[in-house]
Amino acid sequence: MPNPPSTPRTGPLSGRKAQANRNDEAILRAAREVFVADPSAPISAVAKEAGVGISALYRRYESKEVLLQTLCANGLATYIECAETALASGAGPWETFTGFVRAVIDADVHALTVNLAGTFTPTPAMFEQTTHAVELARRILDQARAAGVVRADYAFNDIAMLLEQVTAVTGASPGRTRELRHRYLAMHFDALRPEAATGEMPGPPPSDEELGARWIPKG
Amino acid sequence: MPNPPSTPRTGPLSGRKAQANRNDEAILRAAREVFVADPSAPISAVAKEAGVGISALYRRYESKEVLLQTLCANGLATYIECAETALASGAGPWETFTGFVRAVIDADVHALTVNLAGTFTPTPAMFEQTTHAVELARRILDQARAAGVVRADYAFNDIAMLLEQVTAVTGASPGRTRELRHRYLAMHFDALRPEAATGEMPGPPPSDEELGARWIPKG
DNA sequence: ACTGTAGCGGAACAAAGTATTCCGTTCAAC
DNA sequence: GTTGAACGGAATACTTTGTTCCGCTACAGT
Repeated sequence: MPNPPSTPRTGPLSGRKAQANRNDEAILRAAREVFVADPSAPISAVAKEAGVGISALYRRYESKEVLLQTLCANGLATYIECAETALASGAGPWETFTGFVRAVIDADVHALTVNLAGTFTPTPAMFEQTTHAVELARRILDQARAAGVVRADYAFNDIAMLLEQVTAVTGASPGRTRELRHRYLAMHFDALRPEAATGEMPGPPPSDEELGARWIPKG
Repeated sequence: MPNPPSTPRTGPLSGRKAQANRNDEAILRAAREVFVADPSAPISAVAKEAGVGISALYRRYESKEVLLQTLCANGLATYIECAETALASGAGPWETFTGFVRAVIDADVHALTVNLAGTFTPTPAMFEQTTHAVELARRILDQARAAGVVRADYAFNDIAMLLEQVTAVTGASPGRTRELRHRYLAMHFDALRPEAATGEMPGPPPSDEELGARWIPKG
């Protein structure tokens, strides 16, 4: 039976278990950072970035693939969170839409999901998550389009390509990357307004199949 | 001395030398295609795509690095060609600018230069090429801005990021990729017009140093 | 017809990178 | 003092890949 008086300083900083908890977070944070920068990075890079040994990683994740799946699932959850937050914000259709997209970009969710997909086999749970995420995002765009604040020829699947394009922008530091992305996000938003259209957008938008192909390994 | 009558069918299809010439082109074409799709692709992939053996590659290029340098130099030359063609077209400032950018995108020049840079050590000749290319492109943008057809807060270095963004768009086939890129190029162009601006673009544009950093190996 | 040889295909080789396992060590808890 | 969870990092086994090498083919020149 544990002796409470004997562990008074067992606060947030003491004990092996505390370090383990800290490592839990450090590893996930490091993995996110490393794999966002390079989806095919070696697992040793994650360990170095986290400041731990390799065995600390393997104690928590059975294999590299499981770690990637976890990261991807977290990314999808973040995406859904961004959408729900935006929908619940009570802002107008335009602000809801732009707020959602901005949040997704800031969270680097695209690199965490689509870019990581193809490096591991997706789980059924992730399929459901994706379905839910798509549903929410579609609602956000539909409501903006219904309000007439987004040009009519902008398709839902164009959003994925917008995210892909802005995610391709990177700076020397995470902070600079964020700043640059906001700069170009502003331009994309300008182009999205109905008044900005100088004509119909050429060519058909990406189909569901085209976007889904990214989830197939080795693609 | 060669006997002309004895080689009447030595047209485009006969002889070992003809095949060698065909291979010259096939290898360059294959290398372009393969490395544009994956800048870190193995050299054997190029051989397979070209339908030749590996030794056919090494007969022409001392090493992988030399091949990449050649490809990159070709890309820069194409870029310059696009700029000169646009400037000489006699079209208005807006059409000159959009025509230039569209040509650069269609030629996949960005993937051929910036994305390949960092995988080999640049040559001095490439530095001069870059200087010239920058000069031409700057003239094209300046003349559009002077004519008031491009928003004033759009910086020259923003062009590099526009190319980077649009190049990030890919489809299942080269043709589809091109089609999709034209779709999003149209949006970027819409956002570039002065009337599209809803406010000043946030954050500073990329500096020369930020863009130059891409040419440093291992970056 | 004969032969030297440029050009070639692809196996062989060596070097590098990397996921995973293993072993000895540390340290808080009892 | 003993124990065992947690750990660091070397060792292992394997894959990938740039480059070389060897034998073969087919044309050029005689």
